[in-house]
Amino acid sequence: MKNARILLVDDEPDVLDFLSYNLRKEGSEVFTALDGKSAIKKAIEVLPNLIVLDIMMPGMDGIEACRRMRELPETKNTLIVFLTARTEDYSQIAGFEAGADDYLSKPLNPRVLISRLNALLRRRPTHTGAMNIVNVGNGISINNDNYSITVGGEQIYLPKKEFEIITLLTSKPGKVFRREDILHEIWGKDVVVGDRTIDVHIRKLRQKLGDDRIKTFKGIGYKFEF
Amino acid sequence: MKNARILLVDDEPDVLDFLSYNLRKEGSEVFTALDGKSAIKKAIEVLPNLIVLDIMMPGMDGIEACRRMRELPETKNTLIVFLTARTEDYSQIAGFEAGADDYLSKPLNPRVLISRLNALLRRRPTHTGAMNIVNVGNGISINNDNYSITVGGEQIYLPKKEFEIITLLTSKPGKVFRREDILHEIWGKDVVVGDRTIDVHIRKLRQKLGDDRIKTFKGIGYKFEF
DNA sequence: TTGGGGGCTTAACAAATACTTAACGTATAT
DNA sequence: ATATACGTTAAGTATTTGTTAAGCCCCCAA
Repeated sequence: MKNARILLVDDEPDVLDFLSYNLRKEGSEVFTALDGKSAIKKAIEVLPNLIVLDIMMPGMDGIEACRRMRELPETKNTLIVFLTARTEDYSQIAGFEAGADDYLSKPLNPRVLISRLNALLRRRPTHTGAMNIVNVGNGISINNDNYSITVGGEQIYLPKKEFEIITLLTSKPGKVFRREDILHEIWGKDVVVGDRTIDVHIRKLRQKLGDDRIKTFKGIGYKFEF
Repeated sequence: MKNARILLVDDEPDVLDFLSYNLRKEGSEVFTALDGKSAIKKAIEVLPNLIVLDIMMPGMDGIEACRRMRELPETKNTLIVFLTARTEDYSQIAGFEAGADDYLSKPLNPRVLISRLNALLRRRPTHTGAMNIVNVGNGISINNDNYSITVGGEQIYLPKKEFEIITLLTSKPGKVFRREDILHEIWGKDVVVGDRTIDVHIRKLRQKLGDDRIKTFKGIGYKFEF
């Protein structure tokens, strides 16, 4: 839950306060909005990792807001969780069909809320295009905006090539990427770099990340793991 | 929901029938198990996309089964949804901490179930989800993203040639591959290696897989069997 | 213009490891 | 029994990767 950016949307300030308090206590960065329209504006502005959206709101309701956010490139892949006062089957159906990722009903036990949001966030590791900060687990996160990674709290700015390589490798932790695939992905189809170029970049990454993060598979390629 | 492989686990056959019926109607391929232990076996065998797991079961319960499956390479990233008779906060907490992805409570409206599972399956990003794992039966699976095999829960990384050979042999379990065919497949048409080269690789594989998995056919070649 | 710095690549050599071979042992079929 | 094919082991060879330092290129500032 640390580093998560969460946007809360509800028309009751009391609910916002209650949820904000509990989520901030867990280390999340919390933003709020009071109705659907301002939620969309806010979401585009702050690019949250997760949006908690009340269904019943004056003006634009949650369902409609969700539907619209699913159209926008900035929020197309953002996790959206609905919130409602009662568990009604049709509103659940409508919510999921509008593109929701989960559904919570009030009154909320804060521990349940937090566990549930955690489970959602845990499942969403890699870049979905619009998302800026990607947590790849174990204290390592990647910031696509400024070409930096964070390792154990320390932020390290990486040169472009190194950043591209680590982004590729962490896009699927545990997978072995073949050298030739890395060449294609990073340098393009018609490769014109020497044999040792990748190795040098890998070496520099290892110096910055620690030696045990990137593992060599001789004759094949490299993989990233925690 | 089409093409989804779903494993249902519950100790009540009635529940299994009810859920199976509804999920199959949506085009899913459904497998079932009656308790935690057989669920794990089944999961390793069929490698489902999603597992619906009852919490209260005789023998190994759902929480424990989930926890164990999160340890196994075959099921580490599989979606797991818990099912329980009542909504109790701590069992939800325990469930999520065991690595669950969602939580449903009985009695289940089938439309809600389907919407919810759909939401889970839909948001699984292709590049971050499960590994490309092939189960070849009897506790042996091959991870193509990893150049590794799993034998009885233990993950073994193989050198390239060995991995290529075992991949070839397991591509058709039971079939006898002639030596010369193996040579052509792995080394190519015009590469000429000595007579004993294959034997050495086979030996190393046998050391890692167990002696009884690869059988020799004198004068012909080798075959893989369970 | 010139000099410096950072990033990227290359080259040369060292190190690691996968692959192959050779030599000999064992099993099997005719 | 003997020839033939396969098994086993250890040692050799080839290939791949690690490491380091140096060179180049581009951009920016003096």
